[in-house]
Amino acid sequence: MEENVMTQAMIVRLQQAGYRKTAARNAVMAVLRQAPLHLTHQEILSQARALNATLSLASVYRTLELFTSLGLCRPLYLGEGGPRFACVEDGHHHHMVCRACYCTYHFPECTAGELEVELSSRFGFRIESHLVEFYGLCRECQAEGEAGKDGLG
Amino acid sequence: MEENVMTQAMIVRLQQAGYRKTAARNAVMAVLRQAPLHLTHQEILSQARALNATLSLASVYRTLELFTSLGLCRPLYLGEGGPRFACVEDGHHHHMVCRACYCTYHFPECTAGELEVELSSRFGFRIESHLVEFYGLCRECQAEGEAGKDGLG
DNA sequence: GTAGGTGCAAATGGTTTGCAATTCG
DNA sequence: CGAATTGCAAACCATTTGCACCTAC
Repeated sequence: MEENVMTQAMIVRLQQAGYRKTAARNAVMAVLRQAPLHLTHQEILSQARALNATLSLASVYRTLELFTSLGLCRPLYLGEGGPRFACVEDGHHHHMVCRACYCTYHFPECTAGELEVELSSRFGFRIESHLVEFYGLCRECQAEGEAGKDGLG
Repeated sequence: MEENVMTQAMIVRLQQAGYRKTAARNAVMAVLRQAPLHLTHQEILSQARALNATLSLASVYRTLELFTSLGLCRPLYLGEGGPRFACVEDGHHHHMVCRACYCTYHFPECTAGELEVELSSRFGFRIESHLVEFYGLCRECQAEGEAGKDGLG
């Protein structure tokens, strides 16, 4: 636990829920927070071992489940290979996923803010984060489709 | 294949991609289209057997993978028990998921339309559907948190 | 008629779990 | 010190796959 990778808010959320701040959780959070893309359990393990050489895959599973239940991250399907995890501490994620090659583009625009307020009050839901995902075909896969291969275009 | 559960657009998409219209695919699509909630593989199998008594779980897996690759449905994490599938032929899905009890609320509002047009032209992406997901605590779980149990409130 | 699709059951491997040792508070 | 957490390895079970039979086209 050499570095201060968890924000104060994260530590408070962990500890108020009765959980401890450990080296394993620190390493997983460090990886999630710096990852430019969403990662699988195995990818998180590989990267986190740079910070915690004895980290086990079982702990990665346990930690990601805990973080998800606390609202610190979110599992998503973005193609093949099972769930991938995104850190949602900053509150929102927006991306486009190609259904053919699974490439993913991120964009900063967000139109969900006003809706969030409206829904919060209507349903009494305390909204902590959101995800906006567009789904379709990227430029390259459209071109391949038009070339005749699978006729999807 | 007694009923006409696939839209003409779905049949065209299947066949232009070189796939056949079969009883198994028909049954799975029928279940997806009429389901008020998102279902797991096993739930889809159970319901689809009413339409196709000999349907196998393996075919459900194969069919859902195919439909996903064609953009006819979408896997999501909405709590425990692995992926759940939503039919996205109608183009969009909006819901709120509670991170504690996993209850799910749907709502009709959509603010993604204008953004869709903008992103399409900027990235050359052909957007076919989208998902807007809010994530947080439902009214009941907020109350439980405030009652002191896990201090999340 | 034939390539594509299905059901079955076995194989696979991702995920979970029991437990002794370790660590946080 | 006591309870929570971890790593390991075995257990579990969801998912995939091989194959012979069937069916859409």
